[in-house]
Amino acid sequence: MEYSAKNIENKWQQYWEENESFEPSEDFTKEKKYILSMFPFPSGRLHMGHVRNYSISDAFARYHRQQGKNVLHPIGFDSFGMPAENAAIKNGSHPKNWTYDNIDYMKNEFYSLGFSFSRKREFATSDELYTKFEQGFIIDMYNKGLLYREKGMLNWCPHDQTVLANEQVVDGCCWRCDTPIVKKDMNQYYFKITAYADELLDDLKKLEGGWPKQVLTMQENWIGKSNGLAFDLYFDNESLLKLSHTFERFDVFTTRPDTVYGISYTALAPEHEIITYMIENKLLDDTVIKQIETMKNASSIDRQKEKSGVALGLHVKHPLTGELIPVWVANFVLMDYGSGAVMAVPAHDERDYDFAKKYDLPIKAVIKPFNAEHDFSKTAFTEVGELINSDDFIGINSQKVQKHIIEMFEEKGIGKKTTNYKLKDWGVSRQRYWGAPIPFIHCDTCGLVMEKKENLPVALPEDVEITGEGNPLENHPTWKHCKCPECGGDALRETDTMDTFVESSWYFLRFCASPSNWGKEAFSFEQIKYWMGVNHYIGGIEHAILHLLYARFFTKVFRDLGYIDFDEPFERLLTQGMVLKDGAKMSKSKGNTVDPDAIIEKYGADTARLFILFAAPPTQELEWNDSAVEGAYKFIKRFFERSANVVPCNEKPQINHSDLNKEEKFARKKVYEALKRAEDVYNERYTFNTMIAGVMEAMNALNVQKNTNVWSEGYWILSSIMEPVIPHTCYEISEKCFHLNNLVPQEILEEVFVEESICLGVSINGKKRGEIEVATDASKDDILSAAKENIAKWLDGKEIVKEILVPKKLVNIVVKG
RNA sequence: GCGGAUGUGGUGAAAUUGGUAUACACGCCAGACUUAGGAUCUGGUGCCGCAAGGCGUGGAGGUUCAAGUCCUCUCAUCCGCACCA
Repeated sequence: MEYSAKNIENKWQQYWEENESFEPSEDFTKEKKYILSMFPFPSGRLHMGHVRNYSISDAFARYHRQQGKNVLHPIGFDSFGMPAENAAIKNGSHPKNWTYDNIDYMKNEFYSLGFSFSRKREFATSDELYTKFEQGFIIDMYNKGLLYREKGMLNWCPHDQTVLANEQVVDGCCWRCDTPIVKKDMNQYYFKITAYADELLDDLKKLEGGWPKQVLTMQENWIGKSNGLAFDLYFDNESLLKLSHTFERFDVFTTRPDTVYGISYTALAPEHEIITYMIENKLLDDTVIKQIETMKNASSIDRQKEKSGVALGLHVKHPLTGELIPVWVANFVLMDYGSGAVMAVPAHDERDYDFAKKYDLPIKAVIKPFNAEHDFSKTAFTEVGELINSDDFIGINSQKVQKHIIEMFEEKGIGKKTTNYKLKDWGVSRQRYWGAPIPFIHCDTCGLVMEKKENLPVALPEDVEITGEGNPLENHPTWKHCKCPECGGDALRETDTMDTFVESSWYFLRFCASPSNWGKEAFSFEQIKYWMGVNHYIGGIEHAILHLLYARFFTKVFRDLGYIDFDEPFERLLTQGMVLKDGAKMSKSKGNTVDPDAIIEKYGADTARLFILFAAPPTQELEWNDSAVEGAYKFIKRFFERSANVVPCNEKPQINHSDLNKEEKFARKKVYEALKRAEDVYNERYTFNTMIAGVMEAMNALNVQKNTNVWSEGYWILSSIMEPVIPHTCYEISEKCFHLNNLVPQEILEEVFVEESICLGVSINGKKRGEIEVATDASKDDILSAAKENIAKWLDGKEIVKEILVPKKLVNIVVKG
């Protein structure tokens, strides 16, 4: 039997397609498994990261299908987004054509890898039907107050000519093109994700055990909840006069109420409204205004380089002591956290300390180390200590005093306990063509109105010019002109489109919908109830925050809108490691990519899949290795060719274990060990590499014996447990040898693990010195005396203190002298 | 700085509860078959040492009859967040 990957793979891919082998059943009484891998952006062709992603999910899907579960393993395309437009600018293709051509190509690649996706449920998020339902949800969210429009300072990417969400700004640069972002003041739509901040944080606990710790921590940090005290600082009379009483106070937030007695200056963000007022009313010198403008215009990277600031000539009164405190503007104060103003306690905060040193501001110590002194002329003291210079609180532990100080502020009515979050509302509008239009209309008479649901989708016009300049929808001659749904007068459509993360926030729900109903509804409550949550979600760690947080948010929103009845979408999350070559992530720019098509062409899909699952556990980085790929190929070839030793049969052969010789017994044991390991791997551990190693061991053991029944039984089992990994080869073997009857749950026969004798290690003081073979039922005394005899020369002249027998493992003799 | 991980042969990696460290594979070495081998098969392969033996899971301690595994400290690498008040 000669192994020909190409023939075998073509044959079975055709068979699966003709038989619709991977369509889930609509019988909702069956036990289900929803196996999902993160859907791809149709960039052109698959890369090895995709192959790894889908090889993992496919292994799960195929395993559970063998186990008789009703398996949903869908695939789609996250097909809106900038690259389609960039390609249009570069080579004049229409974004739609570019996208759908790529989808067609990539679909073929998927099926040439033998992935068992449900073909009937494929969709692309740029399909008008998908847009239609999404726009419906957007309207629902607006009506619920979860979407709003507001002017604000936004992250603007000058290269991509669009707004970015905070989450899409990486190191002050655009996450896609690395261009430094600038701030721009404009109208934008926001999802009120902050309304769910606490729930998004608290529910992370429900995911413990199912999600990687790292991802949970990243989300926790991103939400960034911190508790503290907020209070107002009031200007003194002189300052009030200067400001013409337009402002009489501003508020600040601190997580260190224990340090309030140490305030020696306060600082406002350059964007703070008081500053804006002062600039507009020429209350500052030109040189100062210039300095503030420089701070505001600096990129966020430059702004982090060095602290700078300038005094405003204003003073506030300390809330407790009434002391006058100077007000500064400082570049390190961020407008979008807290209230854009801070109380500065240089003695106990490094940042405040640096600033105070630079501008020679007073440093007032209010905490000292327990039983020690601290030199405040050199550094800040930021640890826990005892209070000094703090009225009634002197001598108290600085950590324990915090709640008392908060209580005091509340009793006096001058401040209150407050919680702050780093999480910001999610800005979703984009000034781009290739996205889902926001279904709103601007009417001079009625204001911002929703499109009527029966008019959805608001579809994109096809006749656009994509030049890279401005917003193509805005520039389109007719598209934006429409009638107001309320008053019927002339109105303008919103020309912003939605962030593509909106589509990926609910696609996993759409997959639950029966294709026969696709046109009527996004999904039904019953379908969702049956299929959700996702049992295994597999994808890259790069989505740890963005996509996974947004999808959790949408789930909670949909729950509150009554569409679904659960809190969390993904029960188990498996974040696969990156695929590396020569120690670096595969990337076009580094020129170290390996093309999946080339590997399929040379060795076949099964080889690619086997290598990828064998070379490392799924969560670890995977180093590409050409000769190991070759090794995977050789294993498959041997596995296939040695199936010639099997006598074809319709059921697993019955074997009388006691009739077998030593090699035959050993081979059976190895086969069943591999089976045991496979069950564990598919259900608990997901370390496919160890399962495959077990199968290889079993193969090696089978190969040193000649019993055809043992061969047949071995192949019956091994080709079943390997089918999720190398499906084509295993289907071929299964058909030739077992008429496709063996791809079913396998029973573990405990009899093969029963042995007459076992090997025990013998050690002295924990150091291995020998090995004995004893009867399984040997008495403790027999074993100990055999052990002592075995290592007699080591015991010579020593006194035995203790003898330890660990059943089925080892004997340890403890000696003295 | 804060948070999360990882560290085992020449390489990718095993070791499920503390119980014979290095399974499986790649590579390398030797042999067989061969006109040939980058094919196939067989055997060997942690390090030092002729050997006896010694050493060995980043390093240093500790707990234990017994530690890759548990505890303390430490070093290195990777990832995420970061002037968050």
